[in-house]
Amino acid sequence: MSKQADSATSTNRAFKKRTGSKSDTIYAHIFDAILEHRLSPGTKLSEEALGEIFGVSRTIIRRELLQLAHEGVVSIRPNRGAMVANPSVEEARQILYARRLVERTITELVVQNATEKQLAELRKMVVDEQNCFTRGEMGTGIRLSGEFHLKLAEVAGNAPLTGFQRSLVSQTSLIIAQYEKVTRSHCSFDEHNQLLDAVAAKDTEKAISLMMRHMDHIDEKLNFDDEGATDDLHAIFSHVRG
Amino acid sequence: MSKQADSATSTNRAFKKRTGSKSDTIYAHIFDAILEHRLSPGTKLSEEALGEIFGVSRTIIRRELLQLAHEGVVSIRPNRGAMVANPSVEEARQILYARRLVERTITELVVQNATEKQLAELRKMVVDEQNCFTRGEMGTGIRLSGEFHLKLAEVAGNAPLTGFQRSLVSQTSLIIAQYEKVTRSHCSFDEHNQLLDAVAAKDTEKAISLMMRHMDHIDEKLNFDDEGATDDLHAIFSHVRG
DNA sequence: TGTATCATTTATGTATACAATTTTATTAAA
DNA sequence: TTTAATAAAATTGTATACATAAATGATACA
Repeated sequence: MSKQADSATSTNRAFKKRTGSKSDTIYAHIFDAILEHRLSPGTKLSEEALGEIFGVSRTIIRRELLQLAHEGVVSIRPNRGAMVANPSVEEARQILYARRLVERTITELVVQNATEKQLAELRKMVVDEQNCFTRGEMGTGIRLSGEFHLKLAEVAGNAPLTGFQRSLVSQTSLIIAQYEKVTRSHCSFDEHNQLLDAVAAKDTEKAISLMMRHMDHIDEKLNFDDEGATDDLHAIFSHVRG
Repeated sequence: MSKQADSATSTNRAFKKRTGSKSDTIYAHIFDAILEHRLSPGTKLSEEALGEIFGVSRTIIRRELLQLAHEGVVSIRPNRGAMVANPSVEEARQILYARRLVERTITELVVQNATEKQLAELRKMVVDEQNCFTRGEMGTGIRLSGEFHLKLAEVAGNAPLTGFQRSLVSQTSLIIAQYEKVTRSHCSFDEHNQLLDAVAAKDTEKAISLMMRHMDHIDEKLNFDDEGATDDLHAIFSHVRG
């Protein structure tokens, strides 16, 4: 409703001055860093350190961290500060389940509502994404992949749903950072293009089917057997006291 | 994820000390006041006034207002403070649409997952709700009606979805406050009981059908023809420079 | 050497002071 | 009386100071 989280970094940015003041950039900077996997799940986010980095007081940092916590990408524990969220296996499952529901609905709405202009924008986003991956800029590519899904939500035209999707996409990125199997590269842009073909053809069934397969592929990239990158000591030593 | 919004007021409360400090109660107090329609859409929420009322500094009030804004029940405009949100007709439509989607999914999951104990709790909630309405405590009744739907989401067992549902239910309450037709009483508890019957019988189709009818009835109570209680001057005088 | 207790340091939680902006009131002119 | 310009008041935005709790390090003791 109020705060958006468009990218604030590198590739293809527009550099247009936003109405929002500095705090917007702070939010976006941290947000992007998490989505590009430059900040790992579990990393401590010190208020004072961030304040120095961005040249503002803790007051501002505190507010931004709260926003990020709302979004689900940051976790705040009372008296112990904030850190990049590290969703548990169960949380990850629920997030991915919810995302399937939302993506299904969004796909349906996109087929109904997408204009030519919007389709063109979506095509362009896929190109940008592909360029990143071929250039080896994995982090930015991952973020752009997420922004593609967010753009779909916008095209669907339901603001509450878009907000929810933003949260789900962000958290999916965190889940990938934490549970991704080694030696697997993201080639989602190909699937993104196929999806847009189905959308352009107004083929709802096919579009949904492709989107669900896309979700399957995300699942397949994950390994929920071990408790993720950020070592969960409780899980690791769960056998100790029987 | 972190902050819940269980009732903090009157009927059937438990008075159990929560772990959270005073700020939890502040959030809940404002939240409940809005959901019980004691605070009307558009009402200014002054930081200083609220600070005095709750005996805390603006720092705390600010944080709570931000939380409420994220929930969608409060609207914050830069340099101009916070007010109870007054969703436009279009926003209302989108919220109700999103809610249908979520309620459908939740209903499906509830039929699958609900335990006997949970069903009993749900039954009890409907009794409480009914008692309120027969006693003439409309505000509390409206809130409990919302909490019933929230409880369903909890039973469904998907945390992200529950969070989204909380936001949608709250905003629905606001929409009703703003667009409800005159002289129509809420008798949702009856439909709630029928829904629970279908859930108990594990009849997914019927449960969903009942839930969708329930949503229809909410729609029918609303009048989107005029722009709601809080006067929208732009809409009223749209013909002037037209 | 290992453990427990206490002191120190560090970080977060809240209140307050001041700056910037908006709103309201006042005054002057048409 | 209405409008415009200006001054005053009130409200929000941000930084900082202090209070409180957690994490760390030091010391005493077994």
